[in-house]
Formats: sequence, C-alpha cells, structure tokens
Amino acid sequence: MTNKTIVTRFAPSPTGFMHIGNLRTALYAYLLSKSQGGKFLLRIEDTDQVRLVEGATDVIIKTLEMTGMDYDEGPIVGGDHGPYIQSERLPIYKEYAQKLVESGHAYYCFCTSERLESLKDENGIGGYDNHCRDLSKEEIEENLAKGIPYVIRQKMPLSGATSYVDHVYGEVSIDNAELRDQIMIKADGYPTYNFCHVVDDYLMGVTHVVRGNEYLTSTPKYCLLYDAFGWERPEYVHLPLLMGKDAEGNISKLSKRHGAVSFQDLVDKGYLPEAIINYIALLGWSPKETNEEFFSLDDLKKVFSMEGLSKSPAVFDYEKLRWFNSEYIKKMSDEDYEEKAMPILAELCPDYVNTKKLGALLHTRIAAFSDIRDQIGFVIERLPMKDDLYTNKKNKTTPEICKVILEETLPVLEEIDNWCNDVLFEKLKAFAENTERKAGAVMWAIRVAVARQGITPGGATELMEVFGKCESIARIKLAIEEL
RNA sequence: GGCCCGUUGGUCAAGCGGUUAAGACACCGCCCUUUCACGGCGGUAACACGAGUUCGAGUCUCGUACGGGUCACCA
Repeated sequence: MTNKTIVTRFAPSPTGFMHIGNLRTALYAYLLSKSQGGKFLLRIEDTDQVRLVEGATDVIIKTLEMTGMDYDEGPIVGGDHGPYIQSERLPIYKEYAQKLVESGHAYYCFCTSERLESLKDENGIGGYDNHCRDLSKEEIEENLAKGIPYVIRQKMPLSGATSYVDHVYGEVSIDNAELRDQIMIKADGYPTYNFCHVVDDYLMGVTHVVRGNEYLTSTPKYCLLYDAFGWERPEYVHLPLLMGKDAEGNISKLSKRHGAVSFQDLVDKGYLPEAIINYIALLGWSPKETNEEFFSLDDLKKVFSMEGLSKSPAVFDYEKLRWFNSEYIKKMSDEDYEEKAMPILAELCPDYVNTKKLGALLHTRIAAFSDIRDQIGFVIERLPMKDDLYTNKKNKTTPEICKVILEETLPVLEEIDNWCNDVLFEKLKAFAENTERKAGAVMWAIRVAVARQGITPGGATELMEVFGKCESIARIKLAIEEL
C-alpha cells in the first residue's frame, strides 16, 4: 500500500432527507480520511432529473454541519476539482464517454425503452441483449443523422472474470458474463451513476471509495471503466447495510416503515447529534483494544480504523440510541441542558411553577427532550385523583391515614416561609418524628396529594418546591376535601 | 431464478486454532432511597446445522439452511 494522502468522499443523491444509513456511510468515509490526516469531499449526485427535490442539497449540507463533519472540498466551499455538483459537469462526462466510444470500450445504442422492456421476464428481471453492440459505422452514422435518440453503453468483456479486493469483504470476483452492457449516458444526455461517479472519483483524486455494500457486485464494472481509461483503480471499502426490525420482528433494510430514519426526524424527536453520531458509529464498526463506547467525533477520528469494520448487517436499535442520548443529556452542563430544556418548560408550565427546579429534576429522568412533555402533565394541570394511590404497602398508608397526615401537616406547611426542598424536608421529617410516624408515610401522603399521580419525577418536597407554596397548599386542601 | 455477500445471547458486539466465549443496550433481582429516576452490585441469555482438516475449531475448508444484496435510461 502506498503512503499517499487518503481522499474519500460522500456522494449523496439529493433526495430531501438524510437517511441514517447514508449518514453512517458519510461518517465512515469521513473518519477513514480524517483518521489519517486525509481529505474528505462532498459531491452532489443529481443526475436523475426525475427525482430532483428542491432544497435537498441544503439538507445534506446542514446535516454535515450539525454533526461536525467538515468537508475540505464541495459545493459552497469549493476546491480545485469543482464543480462538485454533477449536473454542472455534463460536458466532462460527455467528453469522457466519447473517449471510450473512440477506444472501442463503449458504443451507441438506439434501442427504444419499449424494446428493452420486452426483454424482461415476468419478474422484471432480464437485461440488455447487446442488440446494438456491433452496429456498423454506417448504421450508427445513419441513425445519428436521422436524429434517433440514443444512449451510450459500456462494452463488457464476454468471457473471463473481473475481481478486486475490498477492504471489508476481501476478494470479490464476478464472471464477466454476469455484467450487462450498462448505460453510461442516458438519452437525455445525463450520465448514469455507473459512469459519472467513476469519472468524478478519478478526476477528484478519490483514493478510497466508501459506500454501502449494495455496490459490491457492480464494482467490477467500475473497475473495468478505470481499466478502459487506463486509470489506477481506487481502493474499495464496502459497508454492511443498516437494517430495521418491524412490528412482526422481520428484519429488512432500514426504511421509513421502521419509524424515524432520517437524521432530521431523530433530531426533531429530541436526540442530540453527538449521541446519534456516537451510536451509528458503533453500528458496523467497533474499536480495537478498548471496550469504551463513548466517542465524540474527535475521539472517533483518533481511534477509527478499517479493521474494525464489520461484514454483517446491523439492526438499528432505538432503545440503545435512547440510552446513548440519555447519557449525553446527563453529561450536559446545567447551562447547556437548560438552554434546551427551559424553552420547552416555559412554554408548557403555568406561571407559578418553578421551572428551573423542575428542569433540574428532569435532567436524570429523560432520554430525549421530547420526553419532557410526557412527564409533566401533572404539573400543567391538576389530574383527577384516584384514591388507591394513597395506599402504599411499604409505608403502611391508606386513604384514611393519609387524610389525617394531610390535615395535620397543613398548618406546619403554612408556617413555612422559605419554601424550598431542604426546609420542607427538615420540617416534615421533624413532624414525622414528633408524631411517631415513618417519614416515608408522611412523604407519600403529601406527594400523592400534590402530584395526584403515582409515579413522579421527584419526591414530595421537591415537587412542592416546583409548585410553589400557594399551589402546593391549594392542592393539599383539595385533596383533603376529596378524601 | 442466476450471481455475490453474510450468519456469536432479543439487539450491538469482542474473539482472529487451546478463553470459565468479553463488554454494552434491553430484561430480572438486590442495595441506596420521601415514589420514580440516577447510581452501585448481581443474574438470565449466544457460537445456524452437517461433514471434514487438526492432538485440539466460534475461529480453517466444503456442503445445507436461513437472511441480505444485485441483475434499471435510480443512485
């Protein structure tokens, strides 16, 4: 292997959203080059005029920005190998396609799409029959002169085999007979992926092609293209696919049926970009010589190596992503956490609520910021009371006992001016001792009376601090009345 | 269907001929505790199957099964 600078690229098609599988491909391509001090390029593959989506390129660039994957060359930032948008490179493809026609590695095909369609079997399988492969020069000239629409096809060897060595899968060898004379330039003049990505990768100096393994078996065709041009073939790194599991437990390629699968979906659900990156980095790759699971993008740049890449597909597990996210949230500084949490709380909570305190309680209890809304329903409004909540075996409480406790603690609470957790807890603890009750019993009665809900983010006195004196007392009075 | 790739607990995943087969998520239990969560401790659970090669195989070879990919004027 040579010591040349590694150049990788991320070459997405602008579809309008960033699939998490594509993002992972971008990540590995990025890490491969950055772990070696190489370059990372962004190229937009928009040669399919039918599937163009407005603003889709912005989504790609925005995502890369949010995740911190900076690219050395690409749209907007430019570079020495531009343009980086394929639709702006049409003359280049035309020129190179022409070269292959002249050298006999490609040819004009005048077949209609109807004819091509008729070649397929009932399952839609079946390819081109090389109908125009050996047209005479005269026939070609004539058809061209008549203005008959044409495509340009790559001429594959009819026998033998083509092989290459993939960094992940090892040697891959395909019989040339399996290879179709694929289209390089479409009738509308646009190139196909099969052709232009090779030209671009070469012209842009890409040394390592990192992509999903759906290209594993078509890569020999690309190798043949490099050979035809007399170019040195790049190194290939094919990645195992990302899978999803549906409700029935069936596993298939991760797609929309599996839920939120775009980066933006995940972000909208309250997942942090760092957590998403950390998690997907570990889906198909694992570090050598460490069991560490937490990696920032910078950490990954240091420890990434191709040897850690896996061959087998990985199932995307939302549970584990949630865990990563909860860990990242817990690690956030109070300032950073509050910056994300407070706007949500401020919008949802009544004025009397101590949102700062509530936010602090929630810090270790949410796995995603979108969980906040689900957890504070009892704060936003007074829920209907269910008497059986007062019954607790461990603390030996019943609705009757709780009623007495509430009645007796009410005057104690009303006397407290410094309404905060510490004071409340001390006073109530003292009250419990004085009345020879378990502190837990007192706390239980009050917590239920105040929260009107069985499970709460925080204990009795913490919740009272959240509600403030006025609302707390009001809720306790209401509870006594109802008992 | 042809061709190609893959297969370690429910999920991610270490292992690269000799291990009591790591670790993480999830799950369960215990502890901590004013409920929950956090935290701590512990537990259940895996080499798809069958032949070889070898003193010895999760690790190598072949076959079978299962899963996936691909055979487009999509990328």
